[in-house]
Amino acid sequence: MTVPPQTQPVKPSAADPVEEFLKRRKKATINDVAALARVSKKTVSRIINNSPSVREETREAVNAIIARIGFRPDPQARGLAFRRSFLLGLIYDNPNAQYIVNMQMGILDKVRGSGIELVVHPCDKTSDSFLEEIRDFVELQRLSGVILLPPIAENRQLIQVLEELAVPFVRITARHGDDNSPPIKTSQVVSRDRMGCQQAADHLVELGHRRIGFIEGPHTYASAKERRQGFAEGLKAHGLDIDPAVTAEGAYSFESGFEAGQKILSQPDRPTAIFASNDEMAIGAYKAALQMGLSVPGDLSIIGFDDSPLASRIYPALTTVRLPIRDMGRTAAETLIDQDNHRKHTMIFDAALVVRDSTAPAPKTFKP
Amino acid sequence: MTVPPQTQPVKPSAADPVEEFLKRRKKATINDVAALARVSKKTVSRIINNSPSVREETREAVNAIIARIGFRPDPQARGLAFRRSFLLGLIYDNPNAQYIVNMQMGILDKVRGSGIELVVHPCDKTSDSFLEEIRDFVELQRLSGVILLPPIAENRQLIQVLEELAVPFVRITARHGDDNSPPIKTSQVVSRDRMGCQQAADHLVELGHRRIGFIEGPHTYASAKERRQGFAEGLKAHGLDIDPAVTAEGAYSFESGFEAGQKILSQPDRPTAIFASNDEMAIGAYKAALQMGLSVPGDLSIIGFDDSPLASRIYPALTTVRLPIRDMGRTAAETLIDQDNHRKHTMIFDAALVVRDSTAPAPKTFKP
DNA sequence: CGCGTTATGGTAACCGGTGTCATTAATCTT
DNA sequence: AAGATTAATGACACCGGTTACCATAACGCG
Repeated sequence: MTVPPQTQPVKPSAADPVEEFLKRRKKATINDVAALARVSKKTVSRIINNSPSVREETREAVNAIIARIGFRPDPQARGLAFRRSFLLGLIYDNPNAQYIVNMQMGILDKVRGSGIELVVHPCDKTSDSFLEEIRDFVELQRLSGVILLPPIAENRQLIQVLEELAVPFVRITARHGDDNSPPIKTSQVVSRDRMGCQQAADHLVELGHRRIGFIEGPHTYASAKERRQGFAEGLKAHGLDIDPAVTAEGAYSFESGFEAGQKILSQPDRPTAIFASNDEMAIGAYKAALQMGLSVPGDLSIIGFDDSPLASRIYPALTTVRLPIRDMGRTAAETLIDQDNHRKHTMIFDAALVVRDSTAPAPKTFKP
Repeated sequence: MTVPPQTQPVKPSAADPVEEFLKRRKKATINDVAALARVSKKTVSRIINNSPSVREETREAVNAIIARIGFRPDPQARGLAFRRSFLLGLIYDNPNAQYIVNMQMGILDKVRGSGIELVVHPCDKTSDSFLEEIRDFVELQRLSGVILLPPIAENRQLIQVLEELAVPFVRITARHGDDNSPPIKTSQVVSRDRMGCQQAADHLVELGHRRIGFIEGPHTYASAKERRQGFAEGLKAHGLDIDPAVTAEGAYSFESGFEAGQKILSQPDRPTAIFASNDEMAIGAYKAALQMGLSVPGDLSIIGFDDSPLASRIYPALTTVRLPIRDMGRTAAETLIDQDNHRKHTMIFDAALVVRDSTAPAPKTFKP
């Protein structure tokens, strides 16, 4: 005759309080965690925020509960208490869809799974209330970080507003500090546009081109200045210069590139190559050339900048300069999210020449 | 000897409490408003939320204070109390940058100034945790609305998840209810892709084309089915049919269009025109044609779909079908924000044929 | 063993709004 | 004019977390 063991019998249904809780299928709160773990909510809070003074044992027990009931702290409540949201703002005034989307992808690469979300906020820098709108947006949303895209990333007033608001922000820019102007003391992600343009110039000169047209971007854009300078430096290395006679300013648009191309190609002693400061304008120049009966690259070599989808789809495919936009976006998000001690960073990214089919050796000019 | 008037003299600096407050340069809270207006914060809250039972007089007085001190309710706090945020989520899995950006612009047209912000959330529908991720996102952020873009707007499981979460959402889609399948009972913004394709077929037939190639999209896309059907209907109106011999399926990509073009154009009795289900593939067909020494539109007419930037930039410019993406985005946001009684809406948008230079009368076939 | 320290956990107040319900003022009845 | 009804307002708890501060337990030490 065996006596049942005196150990506590497992009660049939009042079993596990965690199971009980799960049955209710309610979104877990910090109070639930605290109750189930038999600690105070303050302790749970400490654990969520990696506060040091919690016994390892306690931490593990609580984390186990958190995992089991799938607790995730409410960003709104947390944000309210912290006086900041868990949102990153992407502010831009830029018409290039591919650029925007690539940048977003880069940012989202980093943001994903971090509990932070991305709010997009295009703006109109020509509006009177431009600065006020952005101030309101940033202040009201209590953004935990802002990413600024060119061209407004160059806007001094805007930078000042963000500094007043004391919100962490990163600028994406082509300009790596003007040697004259005071250094901009903000975090920035910089692309070496200049380098890419030097390579473009190199490439053309090495193909034998000597008379090279240039379509530059609007002077108000930092990138336009950088690209001009890079192109000039590239030419200079070969003893050449930008020739004003075959240079035209465009607006970074297809139409303006078309017009610039017409102008340049109708010069006496027409150039055998054109470097355009972006792909849109390069494609515009294509159109001008084709309309004039010139073949690309037989009669005219063309190089663009951006490596937009157009570049690889046009026929013949456009030689261009590629910037690692997505990487830059990811890096920008990283400097905001992993803010080690709030330092101001400058991250620099190289450009790369992508040689396709729109560049060929210069046609032999007939010299009698 | 004059006696000072007994009227209350204006005290020099204890003047206006509102002025006092403004001097402190602090972000105003609802408590500040309440104190200055000498009402309870609940009353201020009523006014913010357009609650009816507030005396007009009170309302005006409080609104005056609100305007003077520039009070704007904190979205986090409000969201916490309301148990929903003031964020709209844009969820997509779509590689077309221009499409995304246009949609964003449309949504932002509406959202701007409404106190609502847009959170972008691309996703990977091939991931195992795809649905879980979206559920977490929507639930945790307590979104006040979700906009779904194709192709995931067609995903039944996803729709079910959103319905379980009881979050208002709108689907953007090309399918206007399949006559066989049960009607989808959600709000939707629908484009008449079919109509656009009919017009494309019309246009080609009227130009004298009889043998017309067709590059269709992936069968898994609702838009691909719609476009095929529209094209077929368009042909049928002229007594023609889609000819499987000169039809190929592509992946909506440039490369797939190129391959499809090669295949179709290498058929005996080559077609004099090709209709591609999107611009990317149409441009791929361009490339195939040009490589084979065919001229567009001299030897071959081509029509695309989407009116992407490529369409107008390529040479010769591509005839294509335009969808009012931005308007659709705005409308989607409207149905979420102006939710009159939570009705399920279906908004329909027309497509329009944009005739450019890639279509011309069919070359006279030599008939001996 | 008593004391001061240091770890840890608990309590209350707060972040900035909202809901519920009671209370007061205004208006309508008869 | 008193009582009933309705409109306008306020008191207070609460949304789901946080910090500030206090209480307790554990520990080292003379």
